[in-house]
This record gives sequence, structure tokens and C-alpha cells, in this order.
Amino acid sequence: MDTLDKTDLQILSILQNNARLTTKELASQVNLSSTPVFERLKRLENGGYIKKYIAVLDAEKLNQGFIVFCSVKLSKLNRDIAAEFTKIVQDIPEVTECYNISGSYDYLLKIHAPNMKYYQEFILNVLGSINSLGSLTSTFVMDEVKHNYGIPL
Amino acid sequence: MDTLDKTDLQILSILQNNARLTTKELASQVNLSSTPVFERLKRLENGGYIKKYIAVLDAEKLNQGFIVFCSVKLSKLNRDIAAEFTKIVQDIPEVTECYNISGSYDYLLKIHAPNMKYYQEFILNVLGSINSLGSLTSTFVMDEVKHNYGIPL
DNA sequence: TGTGAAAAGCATTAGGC
DNA sequence: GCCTAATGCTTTTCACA
Repeated sequence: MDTLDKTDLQILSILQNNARLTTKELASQVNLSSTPVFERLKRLENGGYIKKYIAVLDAEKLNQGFIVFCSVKLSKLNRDIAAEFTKIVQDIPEVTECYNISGSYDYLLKIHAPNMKYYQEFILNVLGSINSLGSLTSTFVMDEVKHNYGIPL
Repeated sequence: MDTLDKTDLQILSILQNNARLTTKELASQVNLSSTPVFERLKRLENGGYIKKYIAVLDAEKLNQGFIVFCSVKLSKLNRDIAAEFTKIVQDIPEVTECYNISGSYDYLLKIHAPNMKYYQEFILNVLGSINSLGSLTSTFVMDEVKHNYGIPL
């Protein structure tokens, strides 16, 4: 599978907003019957276009609504130190995202915490204890204005 | 519904990684039969703990693998200008996330594009034409090290 | 809250255009 | 590549511990 037609993109676009539609409902939205939609779905899943299906939770209600973007500079930027840092980061549950970035910092981390107090302790105890980490700047999220959980299609 | 027990959290934790399990499979993972799991699910959905179910797509394969964090400073920070800016941002598909942040900038935008050329044009044509926007800095993502699509539980 | 079984509805496959 | 129709699961409801 290498090319997607308009219907495939339509299916992906619908599913990245709501993955709980039945094949039937999905089919009616793209003006087809279930069988071809079902087959397209399998092709999209097996072709890796759809990576997984997930539930989006309410961070606020689950007491994880305090969000911080944490910019990190490594103690020194080389392959070993970068590898060490990224490995450690994978196992820290509060770090929900981590990007290697351009600019004055090396990494951008998205962090979820219950509140400022928790975050402060987290910085001191968890991030602060990482040797490969040089410096760090916290940018606090005051409001989540938009969050698509998807990509433009 | 106001309190979640350990089983509820376990269910949420499983679902934010894989929402395609059958009730039966989910039930066996939490050592219950389908009915109570089904009822808990409905409670979690109706209580707003689960906001929605989505398909996670492969941005790379869908030609949207060029990711930029764009820091924006408004021309002037007041309620009207902020409202105008956030309203416009909602309708720009390339902007997949937008946060009101602390620090030297007012907003942090996550932007998906096919490539640098596209992004350059996007900045000039789309973001550049927003009046409420003062200045802007692009931070390019070189590598997505971690992306959980979930929160710590 | 929980169990197990039955009913209603879906996903999935088969057979044909 | 599409359709309709059949089958086997799943979800969902219900009676009951």
C-alpha cells in the first residue's frame, strides 16, 4: 500500500477525531457500505498509517492539569550524553513528551503534574538528579487554548 | 461520580495506551467480568474522565512530519487582542496545539507541516497576516524522543 | 458491586457484480 | 473496487447473589 485516495484521507480524518464510530457509521459518512470501509481500515492499520487507538483522558479531572514545558540543556552535547538523557526520560511518567530541538536548548519536555508544589519537588528530586542535564527553564502553561490530538489532512 | 478506585485508574491507564481492547479483554486484565467493567467504563465516559477515543496517525507517513514549536508574542497583551488571536488560531489546521504560557512569549504553538519550505510559506502567508501577532520565534523539532499520548496515573 | 446468561447489534467473511 | 447477505463475536441488558 503506497497511495491514499480521498476516501482514505477522509476516513483517517474522521478517526483522528472519533475512533468509536462503527464501520457502518463511518461507511455512511464516506458514502460506501461497510465492507470496503472495513478493508480500507485494515489496509490503513497494517500499512502503519494508523499507529494505535487511544482514549483521551481529562487531565484536569485526574489531577494532572498542571502542565509545564521544560527546556533542557545537556551538560555537554554529544552522542553518549544525549543517549543517556533520552533513555532516562523514557521512564519518567511525568514527562509525557520529549523533543530534540533547535535553538538555545537541546530538549523540550512536556510535563504533567498535580500542582506547582509537586512540580517543584519533581524538578529538585527527579530532573535535578540527572547528571547529563546541564540547565533547565520552566515555561508554565496558563491555558490550553487548542489541542487537536491530530494532524492536518 | 466523584471518586475513582484503583480499578478505575487501571482501566484508564490501559485505555490511554490501547482503546481497542474488548470489554472482555479489559475485564480479564483487571480481574473482573465484563459487566462491572462495562459499567465502570460508562461511568468514566459520562463523568468526563474519558473525553474521547481517537486514532493516532503516523505524521511522517502522512507527510506532516515536520514539526515546529512556534513561540508567539502578541502585538499587545490585553483581553481583546488575546481573544482575537486564539479565535484565529482555532481555524488554522497546521496549528495542532496552542498554549497560553508564562515567560517572554505569550503563546506556544505546535505546528505540523510537510517540510521547511511549506513552513516558511505558512509563516509568511498565514501567521504573518495575523494583526494581533507581534513577534515570533520558531523552534524546530529534530527528533521526537518520546510521545505518550497520555498522562501519568 | 459483583456474576453469568441472554438479546441486540457489530465486525468480519463469503459470494457475486 | 463495490455491493448484499450470513456468521460469529461483542456489547449491552437483565435476573440474581
